[in-house]
Amino acid sequence: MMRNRDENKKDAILEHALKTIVQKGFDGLSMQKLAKAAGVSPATIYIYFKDRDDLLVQLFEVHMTNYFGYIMRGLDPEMDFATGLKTQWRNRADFVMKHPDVAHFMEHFTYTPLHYQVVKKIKGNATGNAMSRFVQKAIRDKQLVAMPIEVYWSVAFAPLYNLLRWNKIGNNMAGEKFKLTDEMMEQTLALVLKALKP
Amino acid sequence: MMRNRDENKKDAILEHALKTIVQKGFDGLSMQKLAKAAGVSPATIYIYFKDRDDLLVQLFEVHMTNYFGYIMRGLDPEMDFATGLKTQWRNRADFVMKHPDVAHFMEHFTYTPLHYQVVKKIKGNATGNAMSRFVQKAIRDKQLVAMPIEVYWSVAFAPLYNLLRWNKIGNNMAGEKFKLTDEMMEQTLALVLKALKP
DNA sequence: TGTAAGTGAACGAACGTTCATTTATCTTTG
DNA sequence: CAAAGATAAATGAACGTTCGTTCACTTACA
Repeated sequence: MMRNRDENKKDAILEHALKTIVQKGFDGLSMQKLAKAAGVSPATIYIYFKDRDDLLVQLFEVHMTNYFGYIMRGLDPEMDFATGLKTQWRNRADFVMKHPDVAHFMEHFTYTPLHYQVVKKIKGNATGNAMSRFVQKAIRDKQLVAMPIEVYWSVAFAPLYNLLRWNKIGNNMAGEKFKLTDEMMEQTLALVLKALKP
Repeated sequence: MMRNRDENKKDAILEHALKTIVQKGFDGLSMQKLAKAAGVSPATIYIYFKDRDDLLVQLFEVHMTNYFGYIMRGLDPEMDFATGLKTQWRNRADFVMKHPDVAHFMEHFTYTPLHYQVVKKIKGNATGNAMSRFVQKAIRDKQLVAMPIEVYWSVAFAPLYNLLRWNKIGNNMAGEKFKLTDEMMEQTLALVLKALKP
C-alpha cells in the first residue's frame, strides 16, 4: 500500500551532518547544504526529522547508544577491578581512536543547549547501571576505595579522555605539538589504579 | 583631533556575546541581535571587530588571558608539591564557580574550528612555563613521579574539571542529579595526590 | 490504485556586513 | 580661551545572500 522509507537516506543525512559539524561547527551546518551533500532534497530531511534541533538530538542519541554498547564489550561483572578498568580504558580509547569525529561531536554537543533535553532521557540506562554495579562490587571486595560514583568516574576516566582530546587536536594545554603513545596511556592508567586501589 | 573609542561599548558587546553563546549556543548568536542587546548599532561592532569570527576569537583570548592570570595566584615556585597543587585546585575551582559562564564558553570554544587558530598563539606563554618549572622542580625534589607534562596535567586536573562540569550541568554521567561538595573535592584531590606522589 | 516517500521551487525571515550620514571630541587657530 | 576645523566614532537603514521550512506536485512501491 505504501512506499517504504529508504533508511540509507536517513543515514546519509546523519553522516554528512556529523562531518560538517566537526569541520565547520554547529553554525556551519545548514539544512540546504546538508541536503545537497547527502544527495537528497531539503524537504526529504523533514520526512525523517521534525526540524533542525530534532536532527541534532537524534544524531547525538544514535551515537551515544552505539558508544554505550561499545564500551561495555568484554566486560564481565565478575572481573577483578584492575582488569575491568583496563578493559574499559581499552574500549573507550579504541572507540575514540577509530571514530575521532564521533567522539568530537559527542563532546561538543555536551556544551550545546540541546544537551539539556537529552540528559534527562539517559537516566537509568543499562550502561550506567552496569558501571554502578561494577564499582560497588569492587568496593565490597576491597579492591577499590569507597567513594561516590562521580569521584570514581572523574579519577578513573577524565585523565584518559583528556589525553585522547589533546591527541586529536595534536596539541597539549600549552599549544605544543602532542601525540599520545601507548606508553603514556599505560603510565596514566597505572597512576589512576594507584589512586583508586586501597 | 580624533574622537576616542568608548571601551565600555566593546565590553558590553563581548559581555552579551558570552551570555548569548552560553544560553543559545554559537548558532544562537547573531550580530544584529547582539547589537541590540549591547545597546549599540550593528555597524559599531565592526569598528571593534573585523568580523564575527574575530569577535569570537577575541572573546576567547580575553578570558583565557584573564584565567591564566587567575590560576597562578598565590603560587610560589618554592612551594612543596602538595601545597602547590592544592593552591592550583583552589584557584581553578574558585574561578569556575565564580564565573561558570566564562568557563562554559571557554570549554565550548575548544570544540570549535576557530580554536585551531588560537592554539598556535598560546605557545610559550608565561603560565605554561611556570607550570612546567613547578613540575620539573617537584620531580627533582622527589615529590612527584617522573612523567610527561601531559600525563601530569591529565591526572592532576582533568578529574577536577570533570567534577566542576557536572556540577554546572547539575547531572552526572548517568543523568542523575549531582551537586559537588567540598568534601568530594577534597577526597578527589587526595586521590590525585596519592597517584602523583612517589 | 492508494498511499506515503520523495522532490524542486519557493516562502518570508533573518543573516553578516556595508554605506552614507551624523555626532562627539580632539587639535589648531585667532 | 572660545570658535573653527579635522578626524574618527557611532549610527540606522539598507544591501544581497542564505537561512529553516513548506507547498504543490511527482514517483515508486505494497
